[in-house]
Amino acid sequence: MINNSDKVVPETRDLVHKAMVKLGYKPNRVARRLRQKGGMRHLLGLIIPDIQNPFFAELARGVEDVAYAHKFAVMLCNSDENLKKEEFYIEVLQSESVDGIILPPISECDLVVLKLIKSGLPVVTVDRSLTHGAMDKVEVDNRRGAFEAVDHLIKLGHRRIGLIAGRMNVSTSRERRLGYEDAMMEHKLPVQPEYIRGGDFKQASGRAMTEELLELSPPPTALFVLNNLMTVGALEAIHRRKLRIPHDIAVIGFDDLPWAEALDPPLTVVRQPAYEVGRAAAELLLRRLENPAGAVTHLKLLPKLVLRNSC
Amino acid sequence: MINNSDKVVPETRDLVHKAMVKLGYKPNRVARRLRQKGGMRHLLGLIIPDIQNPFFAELARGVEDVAYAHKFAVMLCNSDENLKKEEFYIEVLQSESVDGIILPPISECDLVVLKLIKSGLPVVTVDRSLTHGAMDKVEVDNRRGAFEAVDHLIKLGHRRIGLIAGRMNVSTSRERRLGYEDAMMEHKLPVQPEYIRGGDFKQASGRAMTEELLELSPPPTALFVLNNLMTVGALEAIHRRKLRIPHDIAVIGFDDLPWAEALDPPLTVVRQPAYEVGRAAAELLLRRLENPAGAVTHLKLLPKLVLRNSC
DNA sequence: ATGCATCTTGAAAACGTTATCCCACACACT
DNA sequence: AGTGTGTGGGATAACGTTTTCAAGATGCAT
Repeated sequence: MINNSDKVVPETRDLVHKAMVKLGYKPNRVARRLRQKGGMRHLLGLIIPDIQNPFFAELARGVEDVAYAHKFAVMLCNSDENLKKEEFYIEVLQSESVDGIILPPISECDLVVLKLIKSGLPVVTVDRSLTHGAMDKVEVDNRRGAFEAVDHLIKLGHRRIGLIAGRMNVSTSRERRLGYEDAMMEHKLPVQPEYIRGGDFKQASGRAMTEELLELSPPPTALFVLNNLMTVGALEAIHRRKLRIPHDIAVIGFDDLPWAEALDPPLTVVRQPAYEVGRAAAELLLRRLENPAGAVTHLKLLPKLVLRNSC
Repeated sequence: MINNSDKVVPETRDLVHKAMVKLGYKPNRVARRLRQKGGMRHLLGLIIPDIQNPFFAELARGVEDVAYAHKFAVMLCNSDENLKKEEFYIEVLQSESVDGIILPPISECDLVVLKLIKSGLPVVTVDRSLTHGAMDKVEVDNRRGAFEAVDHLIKLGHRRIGLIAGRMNVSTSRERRLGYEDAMMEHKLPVQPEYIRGGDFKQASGRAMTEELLELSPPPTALFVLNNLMTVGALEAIHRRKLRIPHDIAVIGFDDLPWAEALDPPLTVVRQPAYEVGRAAAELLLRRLENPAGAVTHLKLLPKLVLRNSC
């Protein structure tokens, strides 16, 4: 009876509605979720590696804004790239009867997420994707973004381009590396493994790997860093050696940063539409709730090379 | 029976526990929360202005880590400093039967929060505080932090120190300004209103107000910016004018930033222990749940002046 | 051996909703 | 006029726990 749209004459509906407002009646969301079967329990789960990563913070805002607009609440969880934590939070979210879960899988064959999908709960993967399994997903064209960045560096005359990658069992990292190789091959340049280092997406590894690359002789004349936190680490290493950007070494980072403009020099980056990714994922999930049998949707958004002065 | 500690012989308890594990039984958190009265519903609410602000992101991690350790889930909400949104989310959280709510009030006399406290639900205010009402709170010694920053600038020889403040109905902003005045008075310097601007804590206002200050003649030789996002805006304005830090103008920001070290020059800041604030607040809330009648606790953590090279 | 007290245990109520079922009533058609 | 049909609305079951209550079992003392 409390649900507005039902087989009730409008008059009665308005009467009830008026009484609800008058008495200040607020339905209890817990009781509602307990009883209500699939669909609109007005709660959705979001599991990200770390809310302190500005990329995921922006993505989370996208999700949350859509949720707010539809009177959904969001339960936010940080997995720290830890499978045990991810599994724990998935169990919590299922136990909380969320309508669906948005998450970037920890690896391309994340068994915990695959099990979750098999359970039938609506899932939308964001940013990263799984090799197997059919689910709605929103991703960014990482390969193309990386290609444009490296292509830009090569056109500026760079030949030895250092690459600081992430874990190779993550789809984004692998695709960005492919984009790097695409660009090198396009310009008939050799892909030299010694200029490619694999990190873990964290700031400390960005710094460590940059120092390794700067030890090489000859050192790279340009650096392409595959995520935001590692870029910060790379800048630290470069400043520590008193190198000048872009005079001694050019830098492009993947992921834009709110403070990229405030750096000296302002940092050239491949900007991912993180907010849009979150927004699209939430909208996809809401659509799936309305129509559980609808076609599986894959969305691929385009990143953009933002030219500033670090090249 | 499922609750471990009860008046049951240990043998039976172990037997039941073993069966639970064997069958993979997971209690439904929704049903549990519906029935269970005050105390341990294993859910807590966190309302912050914006998760994209690194200070609040760090604070949120502190809350979440404590929650995770106690098998609590966290429902995170962004108020955008908007009273309507804050009120909506408070209603949602109450309707979700959270055990308690952690939040920084939007202003010093936030009626929405006061009403919430009156309702009896445990509340812990963080960062900012209310002038009236008795509740657990965790704050930072803003006045002292600001004093140390300005004192440092004066000792370096600065006399015209620009202050970029936030909204004056927020306790943190007011206290930091008092710290600024304390330091000026301590050194017998006049507090000149034209060097003090009030913004809204956002990046754009930091840039705009910095430009205003730089227009003055004589312009300030140093700038003290009262939060992280406005500091980023200030740096943008300074770079746009091709001024050199610290040669042309010195800068100290309130709030540390993960990338402060990577800036050129590295930024001197007043570091707030944001993670600790979140952690302490969550622990305070959990203690309150165990002992609802316990004494109200006020915690004041110390910020730290982190000297880098921007002064 | 019986009575009282304590401890266990199983059954049933409660939490606040939504889903389901069924009856009554009105309308239309035969 | 009788019967079929559709629809509104009220009563009741159900969701999965915890809490409460009562009864049964055990133990100790008289």
